[in-house]
Amino acid sequence: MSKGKSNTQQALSVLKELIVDNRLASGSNHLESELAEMLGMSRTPVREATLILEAQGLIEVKPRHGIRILSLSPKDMSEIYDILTELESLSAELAANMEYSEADFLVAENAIEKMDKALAEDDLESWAVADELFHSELVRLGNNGRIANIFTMYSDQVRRARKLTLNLRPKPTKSNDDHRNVLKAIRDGKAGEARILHRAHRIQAKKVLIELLEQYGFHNV
Amino acid sequence: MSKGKSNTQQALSVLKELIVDNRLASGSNHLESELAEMLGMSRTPVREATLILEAQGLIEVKPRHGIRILSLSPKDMSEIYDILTELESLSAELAANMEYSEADFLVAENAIEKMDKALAEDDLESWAVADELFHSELVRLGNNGRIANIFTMYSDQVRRARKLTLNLRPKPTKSNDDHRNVLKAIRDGKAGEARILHRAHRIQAKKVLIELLEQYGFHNV
DNA sequence: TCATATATTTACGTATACATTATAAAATTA
DNA sequence: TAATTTTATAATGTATACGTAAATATATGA
Repeated sequence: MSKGKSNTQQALSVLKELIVDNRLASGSNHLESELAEMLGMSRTPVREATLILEAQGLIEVKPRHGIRILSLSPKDMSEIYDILTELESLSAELAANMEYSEADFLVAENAIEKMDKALAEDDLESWAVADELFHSELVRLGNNGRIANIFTMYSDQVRRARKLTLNLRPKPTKSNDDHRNVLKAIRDGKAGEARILHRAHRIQAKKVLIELLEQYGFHNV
Repeated sequence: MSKGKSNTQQALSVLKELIVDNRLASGSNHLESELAEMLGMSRTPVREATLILEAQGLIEVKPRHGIRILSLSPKDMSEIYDILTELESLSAELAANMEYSEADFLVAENAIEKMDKALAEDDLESWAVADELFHSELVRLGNNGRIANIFTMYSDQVRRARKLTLNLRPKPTKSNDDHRNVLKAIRDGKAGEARILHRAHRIQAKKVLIELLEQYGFHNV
């Protein structure tokens, strides 16, 4: 019964999944022993996983009040979106300055197509998945591993809120065009343009999200 | 003999200090038990500290080869400086849009004065400390806690390399003026200008550092 | 009744014991 | 001798035991 993955790694990925899916509700508190029993392992690997999750900003370890799943206020979302805006826009700029072949854009191209298809079928879930894939490809093309790490970290945190507002907002028809334009600018080596285009896209996305959160009274997601 | 701090926290700060001061040389490998003995505690808290340090990107835990202190190549430095450039520039912009009183700028003002003084006395060590203080104040004024976290994280990583090149480069006389101008733009609420000024400052700093590292053959700091 | 002091409980922090597995060493064979 | 298998070693991953300190409950006194 070898799993290849250590219990700590398992605890890490399972807990992250539970948090992102909101099955461990944001704002809730949990004891080490409780989580250990839930995961069928001893406290040790659970404890190690929670330390890592804390370093990544998903939870807060408060000595005798349990492990608290951090909730995100509009201010938190604003902070995260501001960071992603800057770092993704920089990635677009960097990507445009690299020497890529057509093959390197396959995944991004594919992601846009998936977004088109999902939108035509009114499948917003799939659209969101493809959208995140495009953004992550953009970051990958930027070729800055640390930006990729930061992106992953905050994407995990933001997914909850995105899911929540997915069906409340107007259909994101413009997004697909935005992405296409950014990708074209990158292909053409127009670094400044790629940066500006993506930045505008991101700023708009932030605006929509924050307004929705406040409009619907989601003060802590 | 209560210290108030847990052993894990102690291990964390001591190890970080040892790494930043290069007393645990970059590129070197260390066993959990070795570090535990060095710190006078059991493996458990050391292990927990290393997991956190790994999440923060200072070390790499390779199962049976020990804990490896990560070294920074020029590419790594470039990645980090690019990120800091974007996030600090954004912080300058955000700060300019906040409603601050004079008192809020005291520390930043003070940092600039310290830099002047240090430069006049040819005390580059003190200059570097004051410089980092100014940058961290800038980030604080930006009022985005996550940027502050990222800043702290990478400052820790970069300090080694900065120390190394401190005496190799031309006296940073222009830096102080740059900072003064950025601070003035923030005071005057000129967000765009603050951003642009600081961005230019950062890009120049990156250029100087990377060139020095390559010129002197520091391929892994 | 309320405040304070004391006892109890419980979760955490840490050490330690043990299981697991990767590396190194030794031995075997061609 | 070189390659391969076996054995031994050692470091990690995990469970568990236990002391400590915080939170809660209980008791005491005003």
